[in-house]
Amino acid sequence: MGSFLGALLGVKTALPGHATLESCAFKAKNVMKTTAKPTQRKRDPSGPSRATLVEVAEAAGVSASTVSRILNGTARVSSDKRKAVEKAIADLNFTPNVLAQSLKRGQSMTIGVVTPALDSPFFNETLKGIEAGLAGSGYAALIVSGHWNPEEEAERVALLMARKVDGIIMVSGNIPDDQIVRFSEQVPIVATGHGCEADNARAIRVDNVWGGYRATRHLIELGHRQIAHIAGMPNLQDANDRLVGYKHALEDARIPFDEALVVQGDFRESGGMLCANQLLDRGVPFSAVFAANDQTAYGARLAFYRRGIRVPEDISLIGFDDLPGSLYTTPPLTTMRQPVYEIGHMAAGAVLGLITNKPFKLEQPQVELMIRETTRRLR
Amino acid sequence: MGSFLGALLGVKTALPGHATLESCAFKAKNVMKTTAKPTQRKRDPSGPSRATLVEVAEAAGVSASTVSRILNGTARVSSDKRKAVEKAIADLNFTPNVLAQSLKRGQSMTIGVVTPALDSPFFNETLKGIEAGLAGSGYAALIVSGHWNPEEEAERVALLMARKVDGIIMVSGNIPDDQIVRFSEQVPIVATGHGCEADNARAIRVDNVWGGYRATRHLIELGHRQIAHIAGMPNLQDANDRLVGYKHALEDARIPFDEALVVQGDFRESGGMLCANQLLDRGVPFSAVFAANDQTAYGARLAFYRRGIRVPEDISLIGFDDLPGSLYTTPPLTTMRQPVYEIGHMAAGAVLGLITNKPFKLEQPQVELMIRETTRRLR
DNA sequence: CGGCCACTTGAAAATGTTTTCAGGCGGCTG
DNA sequence: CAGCCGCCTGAAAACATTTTCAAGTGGCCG
Repeated sequence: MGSFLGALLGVKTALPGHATLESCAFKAKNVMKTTAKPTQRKRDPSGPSRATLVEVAEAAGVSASTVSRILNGTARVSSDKRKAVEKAIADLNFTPNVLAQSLKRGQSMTIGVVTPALDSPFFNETLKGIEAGLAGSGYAALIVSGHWNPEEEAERVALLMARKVDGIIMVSGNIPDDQIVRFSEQVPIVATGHGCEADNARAIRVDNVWGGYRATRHLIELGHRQIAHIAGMPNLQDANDRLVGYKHALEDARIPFDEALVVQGDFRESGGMLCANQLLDRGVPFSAVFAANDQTAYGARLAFYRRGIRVPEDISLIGFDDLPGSLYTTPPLTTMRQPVYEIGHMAAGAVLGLITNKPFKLEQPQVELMIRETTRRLR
Repeated sequence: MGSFLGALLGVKTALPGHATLESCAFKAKNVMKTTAKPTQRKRDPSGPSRATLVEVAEAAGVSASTVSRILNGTARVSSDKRKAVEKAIADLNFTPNVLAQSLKRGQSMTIGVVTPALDSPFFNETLKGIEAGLAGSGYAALIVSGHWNPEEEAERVALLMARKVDGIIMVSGNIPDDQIVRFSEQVPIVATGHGCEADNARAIRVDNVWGGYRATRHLIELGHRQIAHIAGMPNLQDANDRLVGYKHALEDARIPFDEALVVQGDFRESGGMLCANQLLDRGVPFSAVFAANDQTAYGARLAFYRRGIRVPEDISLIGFDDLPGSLYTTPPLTTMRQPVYEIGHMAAGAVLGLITNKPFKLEQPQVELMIRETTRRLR
């Protein structure tokens, strides 16, 4: 690595105008202002760009059908014509117009993905799985956000259908299940975090009740009896299920349920922070917190930090999801792992299977307790 | 909120099979296995779905042209026909086929977005800005990932062009600038984190040199003299620029540059952790670290935590980017803020402007020092 | 009353493919 | 040698729109 680093450090250092902070600040002022020049943009055969199939056919001295056949391998073609066509394709730098193909074939080779938020690490991990699952299939993903809004989600689905997507993946979101089923009459849908099941709809969802149960149980096993819960949004089934699991674990351990130990978060850091403060201000003592998801746990963790409460020394904290970042919080977060990437991957496979009418397997993904460093035995 | 919470807590608690941990685990075994049923999927006029424009025309007793005109407001149509058509549209639940429209009009109403990674909070924030910038324009985003691989990025661009996207936004990535320029002969491109400028290409990039300078300068102003740097990937211009800024700040403060204080990270948490450990193991003392981005800082932070080194008491740490999560680390991270969301928004506006040949403004986004709690004056 | 114009409207061409249909051609069999 | 079959190929229709072109109608003016 020595020489590698050396090369790196060799980056040229001369940079006029960056000699002092002030000059830097000056240089950073809004230069670079630009407007589109009103000159006509060339959309004619400028570069080696757009050639059509019939142009290729003409150049090769064959009919369009033949070119199409060669492109798709639909039928045998004599090798001299094939050669000529291949040459013409290379010469003209031809690429088939996917739009025209889609129109004719009646399929757009596009999968619509609707997620409630583009900027949540949770959904991004799913997206990554979806992309991997779609890789090599020729399908591309049209991704839209519903902004946590059921009506907007429905509207986005309509938009996707107008664009003739061949299938839709709904990543969580709070559109009602029966509406998904209705949509699925038009286009195959697989949804994560939903319970819908129909001819043309599949659902992938983890057992959140069990997850909530297991998380709480972990805390109980460590000797905690006063366990708070920062819940998720009440209209999200996932959040409710986790709460149910929490209550059940308490019940099994003969710990009376205390309403004062549960607060209503929003699955985000800000809500987690707020809720942790509320909890603290209520004065009801507790030694552990089960946060409905990792982002909530991050927020709670900060609230504790601000008040000088140590995690896990003073309070144990467990999250849910196991976001990629949870490995790198200080200390690393104990949490219930959801195989989010795998879920995305499976969803992609399922929607592809639904479209092509091929068999596919859908297994319920398992949540798993990841014991790290934010929980410890009650001393 | 009392009653709201009450309602939340009222979630039904009866859950057969969830009574004990064991039974839960049992129940969680792979049930739910499904395969696509081989029954023919109905793609005929099953639901109230697919109706074509000519069907509408027939139903309304007019010609297709008239329907099209009404749909697009292209020409005046007598009000009785308009009424009839509108009724037919409603009756048949007609939606225009975007594919056919695209083919005819020669534009797909789609913007291609290529990002090096789908799961990085940095790019997601940009994505969110792009989506917001596109909102209401009728354009949708086709998002593909290049997986940090220049060839794959180029291939993805080709894929997008085959799909006739009307414009492309490249979010960072390490495809060479001149290749972007070449691509831009076929379709308008705006790129963030690149320097390309051409007739049909625009670039948006912050002044990373200044940012690196400012970050380092902040540490210097706090009295630090031994300042380490965890760099980014050497083939990324952004990373190099920040390193250059770092060196310059040192120079201005008459602090000799020490090669042993710079290590080569990868813009990710894992790399940051590794590098921090390397730095520590080298035995060269330092009191502050400038990490090339926030994710790197997260990793470094954890490495320090593991060794019992406190931040900021023992070591000051500054990042770059100001990811949404940086507000909620413990303690909140001091960092150079890039207006990532705004950059995405601006990119969307620019590509739209390029496409429609309308003027638009492109201002260089400013990076800004966000002083939070991971840096402090050297005692 | 004839001609001109404005306004609506429909027919048809066009977008770039795929696919069906049919025809030409060569070889083989009876 | 007639007939049949299989192979390769091109013409043309189809996909769902938009847009140009032309034509029809009615009113108005000279």
